[in-house]
Amino acid sequence: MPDSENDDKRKHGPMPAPSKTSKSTASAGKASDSKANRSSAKRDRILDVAEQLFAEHGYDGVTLRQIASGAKVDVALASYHFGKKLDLFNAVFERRSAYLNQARHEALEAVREEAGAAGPSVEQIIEAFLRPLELAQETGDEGWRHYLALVAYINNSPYWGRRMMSKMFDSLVNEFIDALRVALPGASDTDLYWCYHNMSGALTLTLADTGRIDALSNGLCSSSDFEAAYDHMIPFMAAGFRKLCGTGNGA
Amino acid sequence: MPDSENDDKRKHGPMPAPSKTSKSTASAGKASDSKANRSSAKRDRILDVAEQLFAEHGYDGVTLRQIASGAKVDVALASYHFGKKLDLFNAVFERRSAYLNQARHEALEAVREEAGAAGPSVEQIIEAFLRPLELAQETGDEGWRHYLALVAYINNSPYWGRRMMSKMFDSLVNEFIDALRVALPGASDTDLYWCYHNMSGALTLTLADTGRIDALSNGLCSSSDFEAAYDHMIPFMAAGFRKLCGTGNGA
DNA sequence: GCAACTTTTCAACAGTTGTTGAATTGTGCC
DNA sequence: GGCACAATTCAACAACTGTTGAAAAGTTGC
Repeated sequence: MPDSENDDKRKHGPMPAPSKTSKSTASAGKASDSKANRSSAKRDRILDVAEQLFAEHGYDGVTLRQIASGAKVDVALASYHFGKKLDLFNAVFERRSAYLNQARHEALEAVREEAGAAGPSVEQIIEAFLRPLELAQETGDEGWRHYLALVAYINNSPYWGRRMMSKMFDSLVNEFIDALRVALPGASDTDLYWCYHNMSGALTLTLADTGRIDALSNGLCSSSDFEAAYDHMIPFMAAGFRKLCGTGNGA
Repeated sequence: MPDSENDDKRKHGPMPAPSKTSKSTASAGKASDSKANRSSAKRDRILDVAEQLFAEHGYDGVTLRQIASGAKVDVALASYHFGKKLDLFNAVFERRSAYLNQARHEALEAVREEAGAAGPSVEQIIEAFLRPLELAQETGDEGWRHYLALVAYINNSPYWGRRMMSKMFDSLVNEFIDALRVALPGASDTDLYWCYHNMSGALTLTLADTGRIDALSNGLCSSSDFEAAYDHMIPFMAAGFRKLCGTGNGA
């Protein structure tokens, strides 16, 4: 819970790398571009460990020394690379967001193309919203699960939620809501946003991966089985949208 | 993020008051029973302030000095009344849980009686699950909103979620799932639990009251308007349950 | 009024926190 | 090999953390 405003006097390290210009059109590639990138093995390890610990214990529940220890690195190195603790937190949050937004955007474009003039169904839109989140098993990078749990922590936090989520995800979310508005003609915006709120909540709890559903169901359901979660979430949410926003088309 | 086990050597203060025996039948009254109760004005103020701050910033985001300062009380007083910081956290979490469980249980019994032999509909069951949470405006006690935000924080936390929620709410949640199983004949338990998971997630994000839906909808929806949230949540969730768990009866 | 008691404050502790300046190591270049 | 520079460690700082023992203030019963 930091209370100071951000000051711009940068003095020591290389710092977050001046706003990486990645608003290009197509390839937000994930393979690091070898040499030109501002990176090092230890720097990445700090990000990885911070990602995991922040996701599990929150911003204030993690110390820089725990992160440094987990990354097998001196404490000062985190400050050298990222500046303040809050800057490290932001760096972790922003590291994967562009790639994720790109993946979801492309998934929506894909179902748009597939559906043709009729436009995609509610199910197709929701599927495009959720399935890209399975990129943990796709890419084999287990860090994605930690990142998504961190997004869940932030989204559910009264302190971080509004400011951080809006800045990072509002643009993409509005893309999906626009698509849903078309798929559900006659729906009021109020209903549409409340429906999205419901879906976002269910998704958030899924990504948090707390293990509660495991205990509650006596092992019938596993909170870490995202595929099963989405299999159940897609028809569930589609039915909810249709109930509140008229019948809509398709399926 | 405390890492020590609980030790039973109680030495100084009066401590959490020996397990208040309130498993009686009917009246879990909220009016404090004047003299016999282990309470004082300052002790209650500590609980109130801790409730609000823990809900907003999480366990590690709040210091005992912030709580004491907010309650206009010396730091040591929190330790005197509650022992360790973690004991205070638990005391805050447990303070209102019995009353809430009772209110929800009675709401479920009420719709059971109202529905008669046919049994309550999915909508009625979900309504009985949600509406009692509006007791903030009913009782006029604004602390309820903070408490519910704290429950949301805990439920969404990988660290606290499983252990604390299960101990406090599993019994009641299973009552509702049992009722839903009856209202949705033929439903598999797996589907039933995943549906509950979806509803729980949407509810959790609602209770967290982060203000994100306000920003996203440009003010069309207000995250602090629980009544509107439940109005939209009840038909939404009922439709989702029916979609995944067969058609069911009623409405 | 004084004695037993609970409640509250005061003062201090040992340990931990984020941060930083200086020193050391590593790396590529000519 | 030496030079510039980035990466990393070392050592230390002032501030803050939860906790506690002792003292003070408040309350109750007689």
